[in-house]
Amino acid sequence: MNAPLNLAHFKTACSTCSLHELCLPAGLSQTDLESLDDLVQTRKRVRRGESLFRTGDPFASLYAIRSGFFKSRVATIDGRDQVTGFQMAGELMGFDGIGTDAHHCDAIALEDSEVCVIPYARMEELSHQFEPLRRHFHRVMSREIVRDHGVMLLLGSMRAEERLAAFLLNLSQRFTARGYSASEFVLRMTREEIGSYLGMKLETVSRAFSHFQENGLIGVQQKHIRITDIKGLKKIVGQGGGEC
Amino acid sequence: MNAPLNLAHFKTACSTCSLHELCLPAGLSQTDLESLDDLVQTRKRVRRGESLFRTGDPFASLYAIRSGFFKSRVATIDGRDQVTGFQMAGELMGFDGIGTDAHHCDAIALEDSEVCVIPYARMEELSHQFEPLRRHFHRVMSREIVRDHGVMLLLGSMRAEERLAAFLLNLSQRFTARGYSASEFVLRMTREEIGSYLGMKLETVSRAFSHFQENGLIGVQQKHIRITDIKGLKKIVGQGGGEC
DNA sequence: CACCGGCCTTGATCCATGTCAAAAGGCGCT
DNA sequence: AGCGCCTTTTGACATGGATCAAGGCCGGTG
Repeated sequence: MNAPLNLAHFKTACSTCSLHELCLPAGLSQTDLESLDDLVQTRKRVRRGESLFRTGDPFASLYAIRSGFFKSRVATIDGRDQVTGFQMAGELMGFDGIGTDAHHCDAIALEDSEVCVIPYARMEELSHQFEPLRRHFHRVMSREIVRDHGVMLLLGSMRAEERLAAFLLNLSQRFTARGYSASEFVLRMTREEIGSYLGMKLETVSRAFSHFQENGLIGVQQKHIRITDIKGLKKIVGQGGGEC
Repeated sequence: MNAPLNLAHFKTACSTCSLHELCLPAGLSQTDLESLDDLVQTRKRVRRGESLFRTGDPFASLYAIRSGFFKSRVATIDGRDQVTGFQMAGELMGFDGIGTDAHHCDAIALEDSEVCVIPYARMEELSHQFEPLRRHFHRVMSREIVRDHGVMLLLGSMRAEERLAAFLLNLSQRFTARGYSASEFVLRMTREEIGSYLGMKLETVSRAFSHFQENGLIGVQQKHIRITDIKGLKKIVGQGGGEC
């Protein structure tokens, strides 16, 4: 499974990267930005289906997605697994490794991808000198915790169609933040992966998609999704607790 | 709901606190330890049922539990809520606030409790100077992320009795780490709160307890729990994925 | 000491989602 | 272009857990 990964040593420079607003603190001067240029010295290509890291791998770096799409998942010895998130360009991965110096999940590319390797030691060093980077780093970790709590809410207290609606709205919003269409996109993951993330079976995912389509909320054609009624989707997410 | 909280200004000193091994980096010299004494300047009492902080409160401090027991929960506008964790002595709370300078969950005392207030600005300052504290801080946040992934696994892929068994084993282990009995303890939370945390209804929690008791795994009497067959509980947690 | 309200248990029934099965669609590979 | 595999859809049926309901226990309070 651990096929050789293509290591590529590019000249990298965060200061000229169009994604730096997603990975790095906002509102930096050009000078400040340049001081962060040696945060990333290498990039790494990960082909579809390959893993960037796996449970148990020693932790050495964080990763910023430069292009592509990942899933992260945790697994148990008895073969059960759970997708814990989907990551897209500009997002950071690998925080799970800091606690014990080893990774606690697998990060797997859902399409051919490229990541910026951020050696953790260098991150520590630079963030020691440069306060905005330190703050940013803490904020990103904190937001990951908040995000996970949101998923717990979803898994613990929503029904299947609410979860899927929430998921679509979340994707839509993240695509928007990256300058893509809010209403039309291509899913990079299978029904089974969506189901794992949302705590339901792939058949239930498929049925919920069909049901949304019947109700004119979305158009689905395999992995291609078009949201035709954002408000309707939001109403589905919001209506669950009203009955109490 | 925000009843006046008792603020108490004690002479506090982490170096003499018996819990410092849980809150602070392990293996510090006495000198190092004393350099952290002004991390905590105030303690705060929170009575049973009161909140330490609530969603939307401005973020200013982290909190270390000195005594007592808390739950944290997230809520939606439509009245739904989800318990995201139970915290006991020596554990840290409040990381959810760093990301946006406002808290994203409620922290509510399940019994009369006392917390050490760790002003975030001071934490930043001290951790800037003192490398082991910085590392520790990052590790604790990372572990929180890993813990949350574990809960997602539990919510997304286990059945009711597996979840409850996992929950009991987790409590048992945390009590053990604090020098209490691994096999006999008193639950501080209601069936409903357990249910919320585990994504099931209080009746299901109750039935699962009764079922475990019938099978000789535990003794239950209201909130008093005695584990009589740890191995049996572990087997229940582990058996779910075997069928694939 | 007795009452009251909150918490817990247990039973009966219902329903959302899981499970099993079959067929069709789409994509990569030869 | 054609083949085969993987993914998706859809249907029929099974079931775990939710819901509804009733009663018991316990601790706090007057």
